[in-house]
Amino acid sequence: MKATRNTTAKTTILEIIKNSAVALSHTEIQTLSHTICDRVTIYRVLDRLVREDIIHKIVNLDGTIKYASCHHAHNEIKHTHNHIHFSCEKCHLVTCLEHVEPTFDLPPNYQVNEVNFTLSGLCPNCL
Amino acid sequence: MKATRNTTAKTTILEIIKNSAVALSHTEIQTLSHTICDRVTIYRVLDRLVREDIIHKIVNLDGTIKYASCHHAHNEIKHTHNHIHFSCEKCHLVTCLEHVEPTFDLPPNYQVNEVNFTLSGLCPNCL
DNA sequence: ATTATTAACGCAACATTGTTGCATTATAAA
DNA sequence: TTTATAATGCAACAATGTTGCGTTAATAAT
Ligand SMILES: [Mn+2]
Ligand SMILES: [Mn+2]
Ligand SMILES: [Zn+2]
Ligand SMILES: [Zn+2]
Repeated sequence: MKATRNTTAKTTILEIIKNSAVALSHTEIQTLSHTICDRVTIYRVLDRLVREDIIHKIVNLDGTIKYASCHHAHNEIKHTHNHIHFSCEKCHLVTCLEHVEPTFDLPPNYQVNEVNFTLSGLCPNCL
Repeated sequence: MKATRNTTAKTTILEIIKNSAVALSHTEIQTLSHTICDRVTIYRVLDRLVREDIIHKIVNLDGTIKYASCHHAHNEIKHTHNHIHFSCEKCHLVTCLEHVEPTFDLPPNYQVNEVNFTLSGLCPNCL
């Protein structure tokens, strides 16, 4: 069994992510947290939160990784993040489009465990 | 007007990418090229090839970036790479599924310039 | 074939991002 | 309160990507 602990680092970082309307990178979280803990701790807390399915990871088109909180029901057995993420080229904000779930026909004999859909362009605010 | 030159670095790197059945990272290309040129040159050649729409960039789920050649008609006006990429968790090969193009309904007022669809799991060889 | 232009390169130095080991701290259970 | 160990801080390291600048070489002009 797991025995994950509620530390101040974890709660503060989670609060920052939850209060943000957009997905945040490790560095952005570090800036927003005003050195509440070490840089390494942020990495480890983020890993933990992802493993616990409290937040999810988004890979941007430039390879940078962002984190956003999970806004869906947590009682689902199979918990997937198959929605689209939009990365604005002007304001650089990454947003979860949670209701946009793409459909596609995969060839046989592929087992999908994880997905990442990212679009980039101009968001409504910058268009 | 552009005046891009055909250097040995560019042709060798392009050959490596074209001869590969799977997408390759910068480091993989460096290894395969047997130090034909500097590490920095590979970065610059890859940028150039992407800008010229000869290869395309794939962002993997772990944030690593891979490159694959463009296998479609080059006379299209608007040249997009909206196919799915599959990243195998066991053999770590990244493959272009060029005929799998997802469909989705975006909310209004989004202008899409670039897309990246990546799945990870087990490929037919590893299943 | 020779010369001129400048894209492309090599090298060094640097920045950013993420990882690992280990001693110390603090959370939660006993 | 005591105890077990998850979590942290720190330092050191590795990987990846970027920038500046003097030099080289591809291409066009002569
Ligand atoms: Mn979720
Ligand atoms: Mn293409
Ligand atoms: Zn925007
Ligand atoms: Zn495989």
